[in-house]
Parts: sequence; C-alpha cells; structure tokens
Amino acid sequence: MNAQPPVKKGRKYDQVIAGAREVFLREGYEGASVDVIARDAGVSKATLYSYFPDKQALFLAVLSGECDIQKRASTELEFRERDVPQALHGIAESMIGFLLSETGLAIFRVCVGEAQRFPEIGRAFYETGPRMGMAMLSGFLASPKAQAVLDIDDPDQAADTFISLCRSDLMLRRIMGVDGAPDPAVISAAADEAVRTFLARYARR
Amino acid sequence: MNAQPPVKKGRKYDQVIAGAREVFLREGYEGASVDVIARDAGVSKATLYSYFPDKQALFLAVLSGECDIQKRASTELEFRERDVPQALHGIAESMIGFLLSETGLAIFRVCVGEAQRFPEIGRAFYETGPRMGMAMLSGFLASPKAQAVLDIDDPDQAADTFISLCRSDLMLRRIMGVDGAPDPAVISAAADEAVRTFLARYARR
DNA sequence: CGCCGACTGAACGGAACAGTTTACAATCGA
DNA sequence: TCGATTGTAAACTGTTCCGTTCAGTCGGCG
Repeated sequence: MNAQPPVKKGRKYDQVIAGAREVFLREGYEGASVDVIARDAGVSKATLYSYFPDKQALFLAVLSGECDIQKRASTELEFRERDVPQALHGIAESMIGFLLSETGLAIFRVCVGEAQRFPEIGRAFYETGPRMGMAMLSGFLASPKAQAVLDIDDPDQAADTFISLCRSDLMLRRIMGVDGAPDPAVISAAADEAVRTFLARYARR
Repeated sequence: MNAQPPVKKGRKYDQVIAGAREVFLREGYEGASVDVIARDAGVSKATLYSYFPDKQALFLAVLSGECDIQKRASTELEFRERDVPQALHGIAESMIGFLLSETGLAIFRVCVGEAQRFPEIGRAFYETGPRMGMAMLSGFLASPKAQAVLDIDDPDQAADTFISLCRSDLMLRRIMGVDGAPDPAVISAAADEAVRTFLARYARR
C-alpha cells in the first residue's frame, strides 16, 4: 500500500482523491463508475486519467489514504488519564465511537467487500486499523501503571478481548443498517459495559 | 424477505439457486454477471429468466435461503450439556466455527457489502443470524439451570457480551484475508478464552 | 505578446452487461 | 404417438462502463 502515485502533476490531485473517496466509500468498487467519480470530483475524466493509470490504482490510492487516517487515529489514543479504569473507559468510548461513525463504517464495509478482489487492501486495513489499535492497547496493558491494577499474562490476548468487547451487537446493527446514528449516551453505556467485563476478568484482587 | 418466487415452474429451480448462490457469494452482487451464473448453474439464461423476473429477485431469493440456513443453525444450538460451563464452551465453539467457516464468512461479506443497496437484506441477516442466536442464548442464560451458576440481571446484555467475545480478532483476520482456514485447536482455545472472561464477569461467587 | 502545461468537454471504440426473442430440441403425461 | 410443457443455444437490443482521443480553453510566466 506504499506505492506513491507516479507523479503528482497538478493542482487537482486532492480534488480527484476526495471525489473518488466519496463515491467509492458510498458505492463500493464495482458500484462506483469513473464517470460519476469525475463528475463528483468536479474534474474531467481526462484529468482523472492523467493522475491515475486506471480505476484500480485510484481505488488503491484512496484506500491507502484511509488506512493512514486509521493509523493516525489509533496512535492518538489517550492513555494518560488519572486512573486506569478511567483510561480504559476513555479508550473504549473513542474506539466504539470510531467503529460506529459513518466514516469508520464506510471503510470497514468497503474493505470487507473488496478484501477478496484486492487482498492487499484487507491486509492493509487490518494492519493499520485493528492491529495498530491492538498494539497500542497491548503496550498500555503491559505498562507498570496498568500492571499495578491489572493481572495480565498475555497483553495481546487481553487487548483482543477488550476490543472484541467494544465490537458489540451495536456495531453489527449499524453495519447491517438496523440502527441509525448512535446516541453518545448509548456509546458511553456500551463502553461502561465493556470495561466492567474486562475488569471482572483482569482486575487484581 | 418472505416474497416467494412467483411460481416454481420446473425442475431446474434448485440448480439455478445453487449456481447463483455460488457466484453471488464469491463475487458479490455487482461483481456477479447473469451470464456467469447461468453457465455456472448449467442452465440457459432463458431458463433462469423464466424462474426469476430479474437479477435482483434472484439475489434476494438466494440470500433468503441463506438466512433460513442461518436460522436453522441458530436454533440447533445445544444447551443440554451436563455442566453450564461445558455448555457455554460448546456454544462458543460452534459459534466461532460457523463465524470462521467459508460459508459463514461469505454470507457475512455479501450482506455487509449489500446492506446499503438492499436494506432488507441487512435486516434479514441480522434477524435470522445474530439476533436469533442472541435470543436462544439469552433464553438459556435466563433458565433456572444457568441462573443457579450465573448471576445475570440482563440476559440480553450478557448474551451480547458472550457473542462479542466469540467475534474476536480471529474473525477479523479471516474476513480481511489475513488468515486462512482455522485450526480446530485454535477455535477451541478461542472458545476457552471467551468462556473464561464470561464466567469472570457472570459466575456466582 | 506568445508559449506551455494543465485542464475541459465531448465524443468514441470496444467490451461487458441485463434482459428479450426466436427457432429448435428434449421430456413427459395421456 | 401426440401435444404441451420445459429447456436450450445463440443472436440481438439497448445500456453502461472503462479508457482514449482530440480540439480547444485557461492562466501563468518569460
């Protein structure tokens, strides 16, 4: 996913990416037509094809950008709260919030749908998103500060458990279009529930 | 999803469905072409169109069938093990096994990809799959036998937690194509982990 | 000014696709 | 054996789509 666009000739590059992003995330790869992308980006098709050799390259460029965003979001998780349970609650809230956000869902949807056709996309999504988040969280769980309160042998396993608890029925209902946008109070309650279960398993006693 | 095919005229119906199933689950809705489906089903395109008015109806018929299968799988969960923790382990194993199976993944993938375009499919998947499984599990958790061992106020919430624990990083890696088919021992270990966390939260003490 | 690179709009070729039609063959009940 | 139902192969229609081409516009710069 590190293939830079061969040359960034002109000033409309960002515009093309933005339009493509919107259409691809809305329609998927097969569903998106290059004509629609060009129209949506406010750019002629000729211009679009001067930046990218074909539809697939454009798609990969868009997804690569989204993965970078995910990566940044993961590394910005805030562990420096006063209190370990509070820190966990904060992490759970921001994770759930991202998972249920329109953007987070759209990326997930497209990656699921296209991971077969473009294996590198599935890989890149996993590495920059869940894997990165897990690594961050695992690092925190292994820190002396966390270990003072938590009894964790396998931080990776524990991080997996924590994230799984965040990925609850709520997320499934959003993905499947059963629920609409979530109430912040609902997110907070879900985070609470996740932290309670996690502490029940891992709190020192 | 209850719209029956208008009439089941002839003997090739099942053949058509089988072919369509294979292609749709492999390629998604947009990716699947009717010509390929017909060829794959060993049937002429004219025959196909004598059973179904259009591609969309065929797609809905296939997914409707898959949902029925899911439903049956959910209702067949086995709760009558000697021991509650053993029962939970068995449930976790069969859930994880299904989630990671080629079939389970394919249905999930297609539903995620098409839930936008066909909202009723997202709904139907959720109701016949996760919702149904949750209801079964919730019923078990509320039963006197389980309540003797478990301290559960909100069985639905607890069922959600249990299922979330089953839907771990393992599933994500499968969906994203990072991992291949899972080793049964790995599934058993994941089930173990899920049950341990669940019991830590809900076991009476 | 005159030049040049970026961009446009529109058209086009060729392919794929959904769905229809037609002319013909297989199957089967009576 | 007959006739009706069911299926087939292949061509065909009309649309959509990707990717290319080209004549021409625009804005900046020497």
